[in-house]
Amino acid sequence: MALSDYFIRYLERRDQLSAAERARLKALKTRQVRFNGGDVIVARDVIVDQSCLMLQGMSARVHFLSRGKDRVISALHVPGDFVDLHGFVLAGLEHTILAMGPTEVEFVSHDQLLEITNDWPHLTRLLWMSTTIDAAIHRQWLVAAASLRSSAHLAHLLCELYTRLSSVGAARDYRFTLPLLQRDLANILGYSPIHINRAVRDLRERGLIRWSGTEIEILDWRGLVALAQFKPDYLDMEQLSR
Amino acid sequence: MALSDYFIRYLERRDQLSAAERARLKALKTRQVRFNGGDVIVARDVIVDQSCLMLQGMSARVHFLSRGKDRVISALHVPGDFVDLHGFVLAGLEHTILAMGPTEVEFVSHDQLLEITNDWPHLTRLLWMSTTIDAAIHRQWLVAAASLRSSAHLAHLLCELYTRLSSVGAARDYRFTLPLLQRDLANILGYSPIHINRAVRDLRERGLIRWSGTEIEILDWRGLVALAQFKPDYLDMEQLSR
DNA sequence: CTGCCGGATTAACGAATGTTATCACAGCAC
DNA sequence: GTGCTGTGATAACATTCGTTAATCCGGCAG
Repeated sequence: MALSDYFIRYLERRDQLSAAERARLKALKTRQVRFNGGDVIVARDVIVDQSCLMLQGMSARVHFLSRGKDRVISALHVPGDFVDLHGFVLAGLEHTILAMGPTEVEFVSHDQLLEITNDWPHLTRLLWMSTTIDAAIHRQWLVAAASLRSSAHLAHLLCELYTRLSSVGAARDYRFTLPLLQRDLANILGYSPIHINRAVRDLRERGLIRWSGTEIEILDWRGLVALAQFKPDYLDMEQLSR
Repeated sequence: MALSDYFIRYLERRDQLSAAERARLKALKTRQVRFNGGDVIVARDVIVDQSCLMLQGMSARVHFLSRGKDRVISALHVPGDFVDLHGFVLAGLEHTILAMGPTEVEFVSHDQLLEITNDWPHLTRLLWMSTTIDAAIHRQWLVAAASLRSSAHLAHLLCELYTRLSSVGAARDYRFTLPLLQRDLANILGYSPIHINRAVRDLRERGLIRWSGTEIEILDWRGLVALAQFKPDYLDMEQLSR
């Protein structure tokens, strides 16, 4: 898979691209970089001059808290996501982007994004759209956090991740790799690691999942969806013109 | 205060506008509408052809849950906010927008936004930026939900709202109007209404706030900020060129 | 004025979650 | 192999939060 093909597919699932637009995206000059788990992909509070697209693996937006070594993860990114595109219009990030497990990303300079936003209004609206889908995911996480108990909350995250991963071909047959520790899940869902362990056990005992190490198999998709009250419409997979 | 002046000020706090850009924004044809508390300003799942700017009052993004009358609020909006601008690029909303108390908004047609995005790239980036600030607020709510206990969590919301309200001149002297019931706060923070009441009592007993009806006075701003670990940088008030 | 209604407040109790501690187990350095 | 380290699993107990119920108060219809 070369260049930003993943991202082009991401856009084409949601709107039509003209041949010229597709060619313009493919003409982007990018710099591909590999990272290991725990590496900083983009540091916070630095004025950035590039944004990164996920090619392989998983990354997270991490907020470090003042005291102690506590941290909170506000977003996870999978292949095809334009992880810090919002840094282009905000001119900086208020969080750090960390590699979760081995990852590959490609960086696009803001100079080139500036050109696209100057000359390609429809493409610009699609780039903009991709950041608003991220925001819709943030909102759904807020809804899940406010309305679900631990097991259901964890189930919701698994449903979302499987949906996102399988839509880019990074998962199938209800199996996927989740390169996260239970401590990371605690930082995402806002529970203690011990309580995450209880939630995992609960999902296992309900016969909904099999989970060993970083490999997860969903044994009962409908049951998991029902428990999580998962409705994937917020991921906005519809084809619409914008 | 006429038209989108609030929003122009919102943008000008973050970047410079040319005279032509300012004129273009002022030339927008809008439709001003008043709502009463509880009114639906924008319904979910409808293909919308306009977006709304807050002029007065407060509105909320509300997610209705399937069973029961439960609902979750994922965002609050104050004067100057372009509440559902993301509906322009998403071609629809996955939530409802409700008036919290008496409000006044003005609607801008998507036709006009389409013209701006076709002809005014810098303005387009600023409109885009305003939606990414909303997303940054979502993230901060996620961080607060994951890391703060009830009183501190409520304190964080109060700090954010006072900061946002005072920055548009809708609050001063550490006093502001919060047109929300304790039940609404429960829907925002993800607690039961009774527990919200406990949190309010706790903040009162600590001498941090005075709160009667919809009127709030912050007695100890620094104490409230410390309890909430509030750092307003995510509201992105810096002047930068984009 | 009287009565009704919804929201705020409080108490008592139960459920969910955090904390501390311990153990098992796998990976890895030596 | 041996020991060290980090993660997962589990238990016991403490704290936070939800639920139910009761009371108080203000607004408002009559």
